[in-house]
Amino acid sequence: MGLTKTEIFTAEQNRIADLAKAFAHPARVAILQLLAQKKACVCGDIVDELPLAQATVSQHLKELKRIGIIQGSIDPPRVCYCIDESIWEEARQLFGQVFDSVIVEKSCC
Amino acid sequence: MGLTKTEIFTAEQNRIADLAKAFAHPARVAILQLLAQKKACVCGDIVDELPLAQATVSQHLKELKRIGIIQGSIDPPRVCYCIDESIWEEARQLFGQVFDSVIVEKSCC
DNA sequence: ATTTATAATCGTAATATTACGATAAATTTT
DNA sequence: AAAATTTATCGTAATATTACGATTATAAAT
Repeated sequence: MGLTKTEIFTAEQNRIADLAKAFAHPARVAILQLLAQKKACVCGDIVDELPLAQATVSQHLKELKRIGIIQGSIDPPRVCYCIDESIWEEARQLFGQVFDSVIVEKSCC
Repeated sequence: MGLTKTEIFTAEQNRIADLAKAFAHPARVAILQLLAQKKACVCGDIVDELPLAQATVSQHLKELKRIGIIQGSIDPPRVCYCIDESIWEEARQLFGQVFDSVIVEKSCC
């Protein structure tokens, strides 16, 4: 054991968890904020903005790409990253749905 | 090395990351959905709804409590959990802010 | 006082994440 | 062709997470 039993949860629960992981590390939050505000785009510029090694930033970018929330286009020898707006909207919608799902009635505790 | 260098990020970035962790595991998403929809409240009922051991569920509940998004009140020998609506609103607001922060202009990639 | 019921905690194993230096890969520039 | 620039990947170490059985703690009920 030790790994997440993804097979016992719904596809939606797993997707929400995966999208949440994009925001579940402050470095990735910082990267997404830079991309959202178009303050950086080229990988090297992102590295310059963050006090982390180039390899570490690259690893976070890879994880964000795996989730799908960013995409990269090569402009050799540079790589330009940006937010994938369709996935961004998917995340906004899913989280919005979750946040709106609270039933307000006298709570039991 | 190996741990997150929280001290190099802003308080907001760290808070967003921490709140995102509440949703970054499908079991915790499932727990929050149960609580949000008042389908369960007592710890034992949550355990019954999920195919995970009691100890594992208790561990996830502890993490959610640490983040602050749920609170528990004892009703011996039971413990009743519910969503902390003020933290829930904090999360909604912070994520909404992040999602709305994308500047839409011709992207560079 | 003993038993029962419920939940938290302990101990532990397996796996995942975070971080970085070093190296490799790819393409321009010289 | 060689050098320079930029980014990805590899290898590795430290730490964190996930999961569960077993035990402990707590308070009610008997």
